[in-house]
Amino acid sequence: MKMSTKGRYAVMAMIDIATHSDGEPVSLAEIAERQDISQEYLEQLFGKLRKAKLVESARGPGGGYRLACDKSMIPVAKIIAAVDEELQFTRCDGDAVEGCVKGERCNAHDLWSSLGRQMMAFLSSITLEDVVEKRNLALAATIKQTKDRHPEGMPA
Amino acid sequence: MKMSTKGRYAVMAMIDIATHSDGEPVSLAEIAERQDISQEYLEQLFGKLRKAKLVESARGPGGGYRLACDKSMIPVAKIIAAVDEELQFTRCDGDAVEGCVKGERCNAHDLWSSLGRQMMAFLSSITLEDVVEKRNLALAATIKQTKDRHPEGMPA
DNA sequence: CGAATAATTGACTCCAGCACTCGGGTTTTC
DNA sequence: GAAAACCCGAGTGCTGGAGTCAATTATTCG
Repeated sequence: MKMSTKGRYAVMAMIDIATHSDGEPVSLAEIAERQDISQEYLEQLFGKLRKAKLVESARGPGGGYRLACDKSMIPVAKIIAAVDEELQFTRCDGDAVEGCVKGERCNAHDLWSSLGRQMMAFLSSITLEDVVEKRNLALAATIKQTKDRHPEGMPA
Repeated sequence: MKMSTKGRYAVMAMIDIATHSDGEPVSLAEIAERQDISQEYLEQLFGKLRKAKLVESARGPGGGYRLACDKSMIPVAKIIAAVDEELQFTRCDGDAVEGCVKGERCNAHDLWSSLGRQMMAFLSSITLEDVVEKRNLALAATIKQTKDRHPEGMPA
C-alpha cells in the first residue's frame, strides 16, 4: 500500500509555489532546486497540473507557474488526482465490479469501497492553504466534514 | 496510490475462512477455488499469516487453516500488515525524517503523516467480523474510534 | 533583431518489485 | 503406504513507475 512519487512531488511542488509566490510566477528551476526534484520530471508533472487547470503558465524570462486559483480553493485530492491516474486502491473499489472475483462483487468489496471514500473525504477536505499554514490537519478535516453535513450552521 | 494484491488477497482469504469455517480447518484448495486465487500464491501468503499468528495450520488430510482467534479480535490492519511489508504511504510518513528533502522534514510531511494515521485508525478499528457481518463500515469505525477516546462509557 | 530564458512535448531507457510459478520437501490421516 | 495437505525456497516475466533526453516554441530584454 503506497502512493507514487508523482502525487507526492506534485503536492510538494504546489506547496512550494504557494509558499514562495509573491504574485510573480515561480520557475521550475527554482522548485527543482528547493524540493530536490529533477527539473525534467517536474516538467512532466506540471504538464498535467496545467491541463487540470490547477496552475497557469507564463513563458519566457521571468516566467514560470503560478496557482490558477487561491490556495484555499485547491484540495489536496485534486492535485494528486491530476498527476496520478488512479486514486483508487483496488480495481474493485468504486462502483465497477470488474476486478472482483468471477464477475461478482468480492467479499471485501465494501471494505475497499469504504476505505477509498474515507481517504477521498480526508484529502478532499484539506486544502493547499491548510497545509501551507501548517494547521492541525486531522482537526481541520473533521471540522470541514462536519460542516458538510450541517451546511446551515455549525452544531454546538 | 494503490494497494498490492497481496493485502487484498490476504483479506479475501481471511474473510473466506471466517465465513466458511464450522470449526474444521479450511483447505487452501477450497479458498483458491472460491476466491479464484492460485493455490501456490496462497501458500506464500498463509506462510506470513501464520507467522503473524493470525491463523493456525493443521497438516495432513482434512487439514487446512483456521483463525487463530475470534474474528472479532482481528483488525483488518493486522492482516494487511502481515503480508504487506509496508503499510506506510510515503517514506516520509511516520516519524523518520529519511526520505524527506535534503535530510529535513519536507513541506508536506505533516500531510502524509496525518493521512497515514487516518488510514491506520480506520483499518485498525474494523475487524474481520465487521466485514463478514457486512456492517456499515464507516459507521462502525466512527463508533469504535469514539469509544477509544471515551473508554469510561459512550457519550450521549 | 537576437540572445537568453523558460515552458512544451514526446519519445525513450532503466529497473525494482509485484505477481505469480515450480519443484521439491514434510507431516498427518486413513 | 498412499493420498491430502501444508511448507519452503528459488526462479521468472513483465508492467508501470521514475527519471532522462532532445528538439521546439514562446516571451522578454537589451
